[in-house]
Amino acid sequence: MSTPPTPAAEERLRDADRSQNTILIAARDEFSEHGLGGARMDRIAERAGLNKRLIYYYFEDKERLFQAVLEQAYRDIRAEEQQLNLLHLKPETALRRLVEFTWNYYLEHPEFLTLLNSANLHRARHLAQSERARQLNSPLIATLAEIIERGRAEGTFRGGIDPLQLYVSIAGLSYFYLSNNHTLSAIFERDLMTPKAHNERLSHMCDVILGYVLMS
Amino acid sequence: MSTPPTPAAEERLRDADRSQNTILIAARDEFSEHGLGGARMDRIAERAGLNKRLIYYYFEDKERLFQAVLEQAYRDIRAEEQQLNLLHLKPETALRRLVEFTWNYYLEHPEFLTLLNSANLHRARHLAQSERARQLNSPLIATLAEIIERGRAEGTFRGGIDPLQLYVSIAGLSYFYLSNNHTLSAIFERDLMTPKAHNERLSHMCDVILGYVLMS
Amino acid sequence: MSTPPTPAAEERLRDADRSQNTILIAARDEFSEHGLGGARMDRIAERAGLNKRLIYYYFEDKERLFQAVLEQAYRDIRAEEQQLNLLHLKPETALRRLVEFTWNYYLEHPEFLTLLNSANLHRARHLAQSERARQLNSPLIATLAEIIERGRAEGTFRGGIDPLQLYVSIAGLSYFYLSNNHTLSAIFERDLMTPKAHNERLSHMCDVILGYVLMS
Amino acid sequence: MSTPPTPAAEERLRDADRSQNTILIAARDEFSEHGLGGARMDRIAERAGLNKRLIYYYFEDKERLFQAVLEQAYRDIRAEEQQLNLLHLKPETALRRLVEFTWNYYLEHPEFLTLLNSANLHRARHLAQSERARQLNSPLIATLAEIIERGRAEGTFRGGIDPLQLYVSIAGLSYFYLSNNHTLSAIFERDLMTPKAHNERLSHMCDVILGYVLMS
DNA sequence: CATGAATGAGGTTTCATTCAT
DNA sequence: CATGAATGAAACCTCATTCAT
Repeated sequence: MSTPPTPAAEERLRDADRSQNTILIAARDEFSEHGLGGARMDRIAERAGLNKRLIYYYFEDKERLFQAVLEQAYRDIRAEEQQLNLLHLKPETALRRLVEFTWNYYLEHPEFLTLLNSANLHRARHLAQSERARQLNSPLIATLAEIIERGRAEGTFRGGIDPLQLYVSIAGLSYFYLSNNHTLSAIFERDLMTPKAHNERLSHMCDVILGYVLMS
Repeated sequence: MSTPPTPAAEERLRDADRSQNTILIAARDEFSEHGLGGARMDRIAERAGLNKRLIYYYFEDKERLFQAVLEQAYRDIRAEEQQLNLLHLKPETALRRLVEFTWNYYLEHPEFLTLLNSANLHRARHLAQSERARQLNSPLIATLAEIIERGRAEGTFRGGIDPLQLYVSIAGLSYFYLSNNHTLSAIFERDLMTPKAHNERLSHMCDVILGYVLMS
Repeated sequence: MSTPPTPAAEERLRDADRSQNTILIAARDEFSEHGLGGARMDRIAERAGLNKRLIYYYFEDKERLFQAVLEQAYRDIRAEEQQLNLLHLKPETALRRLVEFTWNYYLEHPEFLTLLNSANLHRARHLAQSERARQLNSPLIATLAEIIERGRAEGTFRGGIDPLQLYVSIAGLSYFYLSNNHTLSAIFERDLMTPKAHNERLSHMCDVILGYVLMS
Repeated sequence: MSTPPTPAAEERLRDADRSQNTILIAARDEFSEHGLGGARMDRIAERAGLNKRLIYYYFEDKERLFQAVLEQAYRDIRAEEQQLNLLHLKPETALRRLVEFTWNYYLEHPEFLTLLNSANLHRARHLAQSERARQLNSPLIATLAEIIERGRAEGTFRGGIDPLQLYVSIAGLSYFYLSNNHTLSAIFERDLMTPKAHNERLSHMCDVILGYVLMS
């Protein structure tokens, strides 16, 4: 039987973990604010309140740090998706909730949007190099497939809906509005980020998605 | 009226224009490939086949160069939008064409997507500083409003459709798919850029938009 | 006399000795491969399979570690020289054996050559600081003096041979060939490290040395 | 007919050349004093009295700068070798002059020795990458071959002398003494760098080389 | 005896920008 | 209009070394 780790060892371990986590959060913020090219390792260290050298100690270099941040971002959203329990709801309500969830998650996690943009600017090579990439696959696709199937079975949903297309559309409706809100606001001279505007957008998106899936 | 320029002066002017344009295109490519932070003035000069100093001569600095690129990108898409002539078509067909146009433009101008992303990463400050910003406003909103109104009048479209929301949704459906195709492909292990996938997406998007606007 | 150490303490001591030795060997390899400036304490620790902190515990710092490595290198070659027993041989044979020994030692201990180069690059300050420096003096000089004297006495060797000059010449003939073999090979486009080339060099060197010392 | 370059262009060109040369000399000194690993780009810039960035502008990086320095060092010694005109002398005198020249060159160019040492520490990869490597081949080998042949023909030189071996031996006799003078001095507690010691060494080396080549 | 975590100073390199012509 | 040479600031990263246990 192994002896329990001494408090000291435990503490040390926890410190290492804590440091890594602090760095990860600081890096996430920096990358999401400035992009991969504009992010500064110095600022990340400063944000984390830790020595710059430590970042290299744990994450090797900027690229790999970005990769770690990206993986963490996916892990975070997947963790929240897990809690949705959409299959307990009737199909129409489930879709409504999914639209709502997606909207709210993007709204509350603007860094997720910019991180994704950065990842795509770099042609997702950071994901391609990630061994955990496939684990980041959303379980929502399978869930959506079942919801669609049920709606179809009960006669409320139209046939021929591709779950991936639907998923992408639901995401896209929120994503574009929020990710591009600055240019949209500048060009249309209209503030898209008021609570009222948010409610209108959410309502519109539900109408679009349900207008599509529901049998007329 | 001013006197006509001498031939020599004229030629020099044309050279100047040509150089500026060459730089603008080189910069657009560089910015769209690497983002604002990742773009390199050296590379832009190299791409343009012109001396670096000339870029500063015409565009002052990197920021203003990016601003110029952004304005040009908007001018380009607006020029193409002008040609759509949607009001000659019946409302449903007009919407279909708009979805199609948006999709094709984004598909053929991937740099437009990444430029927009960069602009938004920087909170559109380059547009805010642009005096021509309001000229970049899409005339499509007004056109869309009229299409919606006509559809409503003839009884085929539902009521209460906000043209801006619809515009954003049409754009978002294409945008997310194309802009994020690298991460989506990596995570879903599915190639989204085959001609077949493109057709499916376009068809799906039309279904979504029309499913939404058409009276059931 | 001190009381004998307890077995446990003894073992610990042996461990300590072993660790120091392991470090010394790892450091020797690292220094000889990369020079003093290019050597990395991290790599030394890794090579030794021991914690970096331990190196500092035993050797204080990089400079002193290099000094220790250098002293050890001299101690090693002196130990082998001890075994030569040149005085049992007749003068000519003794010289032949010395040339041969020098050649073989350098050939089998390439690290010795690069360590010496590093030491000289730093103007031998590591030896100057070594209290054991004078112990590193080669006993070969005295031996050589006696060999020369005997050869002179028996009438086979020429007069006026300075043992130190002869020693340096014997060393230099091997040293230059082996230490500079990479540049020589590159420039003369000829592989100097084949067994055949080695034999030819050894034979040539004996001819040179004996051609010099022997009365004609 | 091309017009002569304007003074301005000429000046600029000369400045560029001059800057490169200044850097090369500063780098040579720094590399020879500290080795490749110990050399500091900062110090090279300071020695050259030029901006550090300029070094990268002209030489790309530290490795390539070292390569350029090495090539220059070879070019320098080859240039001096050209002037020897050994074939005008009788064979014995020619060899004497070669020994003398080699000794003096090494004595007056101690940086050449340390540069060679550094090059060899790195396994001459800087030469291997040099496209001009083969041009650095010493013409002395061919000259030596002819001298040997003439000495043999006139009956003063022994047969079977390999010019490359002889060249290496002549170089090695000077090289070891000068390159390792610090460790030798430290260990033998004897100053090898007095004029008197130098004369003795030169005299000894001539005796060794001539003792070898001359028929007894 | 031994170690993983942490650091400050400094290293190489890069970058936007300017100079001089 | 156009250019090659030059620069200061700052970027990423490395290194010898120390801390805390």
